[in-house]
Amino acid sequence: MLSFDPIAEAHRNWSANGWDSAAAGMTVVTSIMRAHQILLARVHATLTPFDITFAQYEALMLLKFSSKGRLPLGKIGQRLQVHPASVTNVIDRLEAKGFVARVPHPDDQRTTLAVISRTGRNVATKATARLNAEVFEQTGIDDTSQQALVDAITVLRHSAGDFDTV
Amino acid sequence: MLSFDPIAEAHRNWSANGWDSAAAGMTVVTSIMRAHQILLARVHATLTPFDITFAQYEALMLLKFSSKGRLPLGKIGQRLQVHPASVTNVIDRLEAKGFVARVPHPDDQRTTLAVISRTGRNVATKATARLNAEVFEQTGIDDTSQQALVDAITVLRHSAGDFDTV
DNA sequence: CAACATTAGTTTGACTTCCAACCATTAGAA
DNA sequence: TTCTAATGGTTGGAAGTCAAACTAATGTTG
Repeated sequence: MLSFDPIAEAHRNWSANGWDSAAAGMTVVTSIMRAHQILLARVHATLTPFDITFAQYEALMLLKFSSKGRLPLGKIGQRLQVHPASVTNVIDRLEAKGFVARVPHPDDQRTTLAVISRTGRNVATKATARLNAEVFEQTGIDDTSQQALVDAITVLRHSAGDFDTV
Repeated sequence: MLSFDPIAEAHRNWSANGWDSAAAGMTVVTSIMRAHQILLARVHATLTPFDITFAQYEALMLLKFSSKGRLPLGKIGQRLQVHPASVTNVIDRLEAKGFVARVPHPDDQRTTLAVISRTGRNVATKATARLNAEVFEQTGIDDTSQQALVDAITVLRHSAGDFDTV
């Protein structure tokens, strides 16, 4: 454990070099990187017993919440905002575990559908209960700050062209 | 581009399932994941001409800001909060490019020091100028929200035991 | 002093992400 | 209608992360 805040020190270094106009942004970026690492570690620790990663969990939940329990791989990539190659990878692993199956699209021979299986739904449900209890309900951030954080990131995501609406 | 906010929809799904107490936390985690992805992509786009990644840039800057321009690999891992194996990996690549050299510790034969080279310092300086101008000064988030975001994450990092001080 | 424990770094392996190249299929245009 | 462009997925390669196992060196203790 460090006896000082490394990000605060980086901020001081930036100021000391006259990069004041960039110091705040640097701190934002560094903070996000570290927050990502911390939260991903917590999520993965919780998901370990279910033998899935967060990427796999997200794909599973997306399918579970879809009306038919099936989606084209491309659509999954759009929704999860990841590269097509990543989708291939994730679905490969879910398929190997029997949580998902690949099915050809009836109309378009180019398209492959991922279908969630019964065991897949089961795992998703159980994993969600655990994640809710062990991670999502205990972020260690108070409600007001959580809302502020989400709002700030929504602006960022919008500026990155993630979605269209206001 | 999606015509709706996928994270807002996930929040609605959580509420619709009666997971209201976890909905906010789920949104926080998902937002951080996506923000990480967006910012990392911007940073990497800016660093591409310098032939370094963000992980390599961070190690380089840590060495540059150190008093002697040299640090034990273990210390680098502590400061950057990454696994020892990751440090080995990053230093390997920086060494291959001539930006860093491995030097044995004079007193402790177990310890290896990473020393930043002249070209390493040069790249770090130039890359910082670009990052400041192209990423850090243009996060797309207003100053107040940036501060709120950093504050919220500081609480998270503190709760994760990142550092000791208040 | 010898035996055990701890520390530092590396190696291997699993997993994620992305990019670039490639194949198949569908859609559009000359 | 045939030729070309766009779309959907997969593959291979580079890079990052972590965990676990391993070697080497240092510290501690009986």
